[in-house]
Amino acid sequence: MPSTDFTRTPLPRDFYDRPVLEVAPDLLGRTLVCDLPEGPVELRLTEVEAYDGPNDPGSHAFRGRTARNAVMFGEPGHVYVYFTYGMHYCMNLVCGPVGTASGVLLRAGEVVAGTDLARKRRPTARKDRELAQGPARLTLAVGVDRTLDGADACPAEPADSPFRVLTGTPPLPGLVRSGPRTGVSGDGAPTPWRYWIDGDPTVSPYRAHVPRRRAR
DNA sequence: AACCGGATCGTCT
DNA sequence: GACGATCCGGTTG
Repeated sequence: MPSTDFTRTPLPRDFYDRPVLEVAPDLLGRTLVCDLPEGPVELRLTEVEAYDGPNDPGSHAFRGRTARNAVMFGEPGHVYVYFTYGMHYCMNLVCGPVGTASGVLLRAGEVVAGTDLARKRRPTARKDRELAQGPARLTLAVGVDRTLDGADACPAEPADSPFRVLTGTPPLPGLVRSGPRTGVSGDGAPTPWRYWIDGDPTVSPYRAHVPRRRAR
């Protein structure tokens, strides 16, 4: 009996047109599709991080609009890709109304389709769970670079963009964890801007910000 | 499992 | 001219 597979429904642009602290945890468990000429790779998102535009000292948009971060100031539902450490790309999904300049950094995911292609792009990964375990590993696995900066993740037609994010299977609310970001010397409240799925093996263990229990 | 240093360059001061 | 929204390999415990 043929029925619509709800989990494969693309998230509409409205999904991203909300405060970034709402969107970020809501992206967990969703399916990122990156359908490049080399082949499709799909990721179940397991770890994300919110960046709150000009109000956020850790955000690339903190000091206003530049050539690099222009996409963050634009329409929600587009992809912001930046290059860092001289060798890595990281990708965000732009959130909030035009001008808000907030975004969600995609930090980790589980490869659920296109595993062979992802392995080819990540030859040093020893286990499948390491393929997209980390923001730069994630972009490698799905084949994203700066040429895709600004691409639409809510295209009217699939042919208009390699990206879309499908409804997927969000985790039970009790499995969503949050904690402070690393690398941001923040004043202000210790807002838990990093979100991950508790216990998921694709989440970077040393960044989990869970008090380490001594082995016993 | 935890810690350390090297790699490498676009972007903004 | 300095510094990253990082990863990797080697070393130590």
